[in-house]
Amino acid sequence: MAARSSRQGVDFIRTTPKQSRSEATVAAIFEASARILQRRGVAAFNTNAVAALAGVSVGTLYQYFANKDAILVALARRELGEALAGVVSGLRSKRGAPDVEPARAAVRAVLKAFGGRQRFRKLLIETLIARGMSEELSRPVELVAQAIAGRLREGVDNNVAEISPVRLFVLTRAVIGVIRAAVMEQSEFLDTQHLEEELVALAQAYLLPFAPRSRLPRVDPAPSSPVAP
Amino acid sequence: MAARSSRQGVDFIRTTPKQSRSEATVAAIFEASARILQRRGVAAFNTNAVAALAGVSVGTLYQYFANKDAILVALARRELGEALAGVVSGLRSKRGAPDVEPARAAVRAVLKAFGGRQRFRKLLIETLIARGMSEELSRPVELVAQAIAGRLREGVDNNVAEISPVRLFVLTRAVIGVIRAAVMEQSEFLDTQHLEEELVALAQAYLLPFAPRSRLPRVDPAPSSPVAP
Amino acid sequence: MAARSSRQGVDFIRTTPKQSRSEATVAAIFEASARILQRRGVAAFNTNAVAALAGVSVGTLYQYFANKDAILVALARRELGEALAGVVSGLRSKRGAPDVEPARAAVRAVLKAFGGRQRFRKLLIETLIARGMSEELSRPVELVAQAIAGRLREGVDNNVAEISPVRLFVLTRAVIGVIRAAVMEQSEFLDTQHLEEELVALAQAYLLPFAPRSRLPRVDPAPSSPVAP
Amino acid sequence: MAARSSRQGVDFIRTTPKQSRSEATVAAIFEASARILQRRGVAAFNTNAVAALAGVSVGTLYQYFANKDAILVALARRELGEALAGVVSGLRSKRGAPDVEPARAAVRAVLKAFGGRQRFRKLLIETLIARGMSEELSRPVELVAQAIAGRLREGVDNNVAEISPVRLFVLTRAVIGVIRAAVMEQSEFLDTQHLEEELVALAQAYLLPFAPRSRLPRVDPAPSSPVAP
DNA sequence: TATGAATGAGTCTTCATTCAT
DNA sequence: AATGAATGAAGACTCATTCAT
Repeated sequence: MAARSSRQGVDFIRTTPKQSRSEATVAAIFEASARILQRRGVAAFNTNAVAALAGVSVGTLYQYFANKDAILVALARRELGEALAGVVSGLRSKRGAPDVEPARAAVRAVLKAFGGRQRFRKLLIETLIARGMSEELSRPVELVAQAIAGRLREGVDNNVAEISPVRLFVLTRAVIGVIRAAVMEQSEFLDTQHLEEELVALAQAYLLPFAPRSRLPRVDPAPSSPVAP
Repeated sequence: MAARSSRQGVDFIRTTPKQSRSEATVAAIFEASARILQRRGVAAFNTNAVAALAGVSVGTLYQYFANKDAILVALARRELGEALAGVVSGLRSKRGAPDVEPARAAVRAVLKAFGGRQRFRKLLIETLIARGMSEELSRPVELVAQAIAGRLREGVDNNVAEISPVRLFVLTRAVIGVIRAAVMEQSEFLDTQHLEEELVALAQAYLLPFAPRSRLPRVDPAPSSPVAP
Repeated sequence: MAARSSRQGVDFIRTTPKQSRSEATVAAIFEASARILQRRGVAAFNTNAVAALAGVSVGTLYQYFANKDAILVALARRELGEALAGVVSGLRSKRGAPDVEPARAAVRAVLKAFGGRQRFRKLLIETLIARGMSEELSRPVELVAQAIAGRLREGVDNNVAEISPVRLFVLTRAVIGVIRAAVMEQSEFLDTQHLEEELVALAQAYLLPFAPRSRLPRVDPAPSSPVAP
Repeated sequence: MAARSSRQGVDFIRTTPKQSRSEATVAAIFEASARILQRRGVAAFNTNAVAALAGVSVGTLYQYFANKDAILVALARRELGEALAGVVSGLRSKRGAPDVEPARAAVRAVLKAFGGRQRFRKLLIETLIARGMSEELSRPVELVAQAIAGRLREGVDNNVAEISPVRLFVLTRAVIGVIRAAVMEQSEFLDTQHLEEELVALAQAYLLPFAPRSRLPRVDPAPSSPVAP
């Protein structure tokens, strides 16, 4: 009998990897998946190949993941989770120059999160999207948005008034959109300091309409307004 | 003999549809493809289904498209081509209030281009991305960027200085990124006037750092500076 | 996803059949292939039919053979390999009447190798040829030629001088050609002692121009020259 | 409805090409077929391709040939017919040294018949064989055999006794077999004078056991045996 | 006669998943 | 828990042939 049938829920992880052996197996599967995606593309990403490269049998693979997509989802959550954590912690950091830091820290965190293994990341995004799991991608973005909203609500950045949902949406998606585009187009700007500058500038310009930005002193005719991000 | 595929170039369109019958056939295939994507999702998008819904045989389908992907690409080009044309023509329009119009016109054009059939569009994007044809998507964006650059270079918008490549990249990808996110997340903001306002604001804020924006009179302490982007 | 074929090397055998079950499977596939070829012809030789007759699923078939052609090649190699081995060992045998034996032994070996299942053999040849794999057929012939050349070079048959490449080519292809023709034309001579006699005569006549042949005593005016082949 | 059905008799040629236009069409189809076989191989030999290259429509092609195989058969008959005619006329020529000429003339005719366009010829052979039309190939050979038999029966070559059916079979298939092998293996000997010499030698040696061959005077230690081939 | 768009049965091949060991 | 051989539905694509124009 054919098997493509039971594409049920995707989250179901069959075994809670507590034992070290299990953990190692799961790690091997993750690593193999990432490598295949990175090196040989989506087309080569199939359970047999993953199992083979991971050095386990397909059977074992299915012991840990309910189906193929579950691997992808788990992979994505791990990757995006890390990125998310970085961004949120970047946002929380109140250390450093208090006026420009938060935006810059957040931008930097996102950029850093998209550091290496770009093909893998690109394909991960692509694959999730293709499987209709794009929500897996937008959820972390939404979480970042919430984090920012929370921060603003707390009045941490006192120059910025309460931000409306639309503006929050625009702000976050704009920044992420630029970075995602850079990744997808394998843009040369990706590892540039320029990109960070511009993203910070974008965020600041959008949030603080009237304030001159410190990062543009050259153009700045009015150094007297010491406005925060 | 059966599916001894080749996956050569994807652009290859086998027959130039000249006769009206041919045109009708191609149109039917397009329509069927769009409908299947819109109604039943990517998984259901297979040549047999398309042919069946289009009311032609698979053979006929393959008379016009070299392979399955070619349909997608053609579809995408048609869709994005229209969108692109709209944006570019929006940019060209110098009528109306010359200071605010261009940005707003462009934004509006892009928003309009993503009007109806969102699931279809979403899946089209997803599918192209999944097939590694994301370049099909980024190319029109790049073209829009070029159009904007050209316009600025011509000094049409005299308040805006020459724009650097990075800034152009950030500007265009930010706007598109927000819209794409809205589509992909099926956001409630998508058909809102708010979104347009905010996107225009974003573009203006980024381009004209020091100018107060007319769209924010409530926050505006200096109604006397009527400078537009 | 479906038949996105590759037609790479044909030799690639996916699994080395170690376990007895595997061996049985492969044997079943071979047997089914031979039977289909023998009974129903090339046109009926398709993977589904083979799998069905072998009592396995197509999937299993593809676990052992990279593609359809690979079955044919493997089949041919097995068949021709046996034939080849027979011929070579026939050549090596120095026992028996030393003067006539080697040629006769070789001829007999080739004839024997083409023993039963002629339709199968014929179609195997046909099919290999049709797939452009005729080299699979000529290689064993060339190997036989080399074996003969080696034997002559060793001076085993001392009445025969060193043989030139052209003559070796002509000799081997003549004998094989006759046998192949007999197979292909389903000739009545095929299982006749006559054919063997004549082939030996042909070889001897060609190799030993001046020697009277023992097999033709009736015409022989000089029974006194006991020359070897 | 699919069409692969009516693979009836193969000989049926629908229109007798009398009119010059028809003749030109048929000629074009032949030429196109040959070219495709020669240049692009069997796999590319399909009715659509042939029609396209011939500059006619498939419909027209089917006006002249009942089905695809019919083209092949007609092609083969034309080619082999020419070859056959050459061989037979070569055999008939009684001019020149009567003792060596016939064999040499026949061999030469066959060799000449396999002159140019070897890939085409090879594929033609292959294809006919693959379609189970190998009889188309053996028939002319049989005809040659008959011609030789007739000639011998007429006592034209008076040194050769009546030839038995087996010997006739062996003789003809040996010669043809060598040449076919040379063609199939794309042998370097094919255009060599050597090959002709050896083939003649083979025939003569086989037919005239005891006669020294004129072509081997160098080896001949006994010029006293004036027996002709 | 010629055209060529349309047909669709037929084949190969893949790969997610299961389950006996 | 692990294994991996086996499964078979699904789907891409070809091409001989027809027939309305």
